[in-house]
Amino acid sequence: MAHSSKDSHPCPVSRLMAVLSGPWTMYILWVLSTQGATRFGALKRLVEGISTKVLTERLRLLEQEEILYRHYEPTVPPQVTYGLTARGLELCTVLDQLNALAESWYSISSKSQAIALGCYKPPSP
Amino acid sequence: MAHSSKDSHPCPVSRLMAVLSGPWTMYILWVLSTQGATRFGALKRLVEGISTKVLTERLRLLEQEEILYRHYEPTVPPQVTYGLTARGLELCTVLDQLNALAESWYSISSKSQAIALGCYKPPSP
DNA sequence: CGGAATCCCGCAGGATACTG
DNA sequence: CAGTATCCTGCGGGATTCCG
Repeated sequence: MAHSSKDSHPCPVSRLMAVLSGPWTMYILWVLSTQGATRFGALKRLVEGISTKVLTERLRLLEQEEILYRHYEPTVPPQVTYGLTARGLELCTVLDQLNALAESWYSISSKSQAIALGCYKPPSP
Repeated sequence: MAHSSKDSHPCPVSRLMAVLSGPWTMYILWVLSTQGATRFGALKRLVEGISTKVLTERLRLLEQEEILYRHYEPTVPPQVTYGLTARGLELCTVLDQLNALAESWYSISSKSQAIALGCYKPPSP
C-alpha cells in the first residue's frame, strides 16, 4: 500500500499482492469477471461508492500488470472499455480458490453465495 | 486496511483479503511456513524492520481468523510461540499457486526462486 | 464521456518508553 | 521476554473542479 508503482519488489508475490491488496481492486476484478468488458462510466456505477480518482488509479495499475486491457475508441464522446486479459482470467481462477477456502471457513449464510468472489470493498460510512 | 476487526464483511473473500492485505502479513505467513513455529522475539528479528506494535496487531488478527495459533508458556521469562494452524497451511497452499502465477508472469531472475512465497513487505526507506 | 489536477483529512503505521 | 501505552506523521483515499 505504499508501493508507488515503480518500487522494485523483492519477489513476484510481493509485486502481485501490492496490486491486489489495494482497496476496491478485488471488487473491480470481480465485476469485470462477471459482467465482462465494461466501460468506465458503467464500471464506476457498478463499483458503487468509488471515486473517479481511485478507480482510474486501480485501472492503470491493473493495466500495467496486464491483468486487464484498456480499449480506447476515439469517437465523440470517446468510449473506453476495460476487460480482463488472459492473465486476468488466470488470476480469477486462483482467486476463486481463495474464495472457496474462505467460504468453507466462514460458513456462508445461505444465499450470499452468488456474490462469491471479490466483493472486497471498504465498509460504507 | 480500514476494517477495524469488527466490520461485518459482505462476503468471505472480502474478510479474508482484509486480513491478508495488511502490510507485513504475507511476509509473516511466509516466515512461519518456512521456519515453522516461532517465538515472538525471533519473529520480530526475522521480519526485519517491523515494529512491535504492527507485529502484534497482525498476529492478533491472524489468530482471530484461526490462521495461526498462539501458545503461551507461563515461565519466567514467559515464552510465546506462534505457528500455522490447519487453516494457515491450507491458505499457504493457495498462496503458493498465486506465487506460481506471479513467477510465470514476471519471469524470475534466476536464483531468487528460493524466497518464493510471501516476501511481501514495504520497501525499506 | 473519461479522465487529470488540486485540496484536504483520517488513521494506519513508526518510534519510543514503560510494565508484568 | 512479550508485549501495552502514547505521541507523532505521511500518504492514501474522498470530494470537488476543470479539460479535450
